[in-house]
Amino acid sequence: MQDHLTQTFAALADPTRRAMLARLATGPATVTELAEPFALALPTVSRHLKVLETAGLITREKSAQFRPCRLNATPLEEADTWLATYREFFSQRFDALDAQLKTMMAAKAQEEDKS
Amino acid sequence: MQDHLTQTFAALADPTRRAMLARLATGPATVTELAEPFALALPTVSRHLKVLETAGLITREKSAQFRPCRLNATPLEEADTWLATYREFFSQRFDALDAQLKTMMAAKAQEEDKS
DNA sequence: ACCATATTTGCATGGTTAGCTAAATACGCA
DNA sequence: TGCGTATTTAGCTAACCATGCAAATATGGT
Repeated sequence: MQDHLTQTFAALADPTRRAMLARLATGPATVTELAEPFALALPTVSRHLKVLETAGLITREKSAQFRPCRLNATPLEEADTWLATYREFFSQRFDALDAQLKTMMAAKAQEEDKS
Repeated sequence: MQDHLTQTFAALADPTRRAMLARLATGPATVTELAEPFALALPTVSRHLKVLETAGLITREKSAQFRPCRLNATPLEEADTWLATYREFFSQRFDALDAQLKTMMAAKAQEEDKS
């Protein structure tokens, strides 16, 4: 798994990890703090965090025996950039296009009725 | 895997599938057409497409023995909505916030010098 | 009905991942 | 130095996923 984007999306493809990011959006937290809302063993949490760290979605410090995590949204920005390419396909504009197409077709049909 | 978002992100966490979406952004295509740029066996391609279809990222028709695929960006819009929560953390704005914070702290320090 | 083309399904295999428990490591404090 | 807390590593299992090959299915044309 080389690709940055691939790693990011893979990291995001897990509700637990997304929840951790949501928690970190409110500020830094230790591993134990992050584990608390979940019914997960600490090693499991630790591994989730490693996935997030490898994807660059969090950074970690060494503060005594704590290893506080902090959100790093840079990869999210990359994901956002990737998504941007597809914005033109999001339903509303697509529907608008569709509506416009129908209007055009109706107009054309009228033209043909005349001839 | 129940979660919509989870499915979407999992589907996107593969370069082949992202490339297929990119291709479909230029218009509908058959399975064989989609397979062509890749050194993959057709069954493999077919399964990638099934992942995309299950995630709702593509829709398919039955046109003779062809099963043309079409991009459906709705799940991408959902992903975009999810990402939007984190836009405020994208580096530039974060840096700005950081700078503002420092200004405020400096101001407060001056206040305290007075007293 | 038969053949060619397009696509999917079944099966076997190898790799990946989430989760657990138990043990190891790292650090602060007494 | 020894104890307690925080966190990671090791080792395991079960579930899942990707992929290849071969066979099955679907459909159009002859």
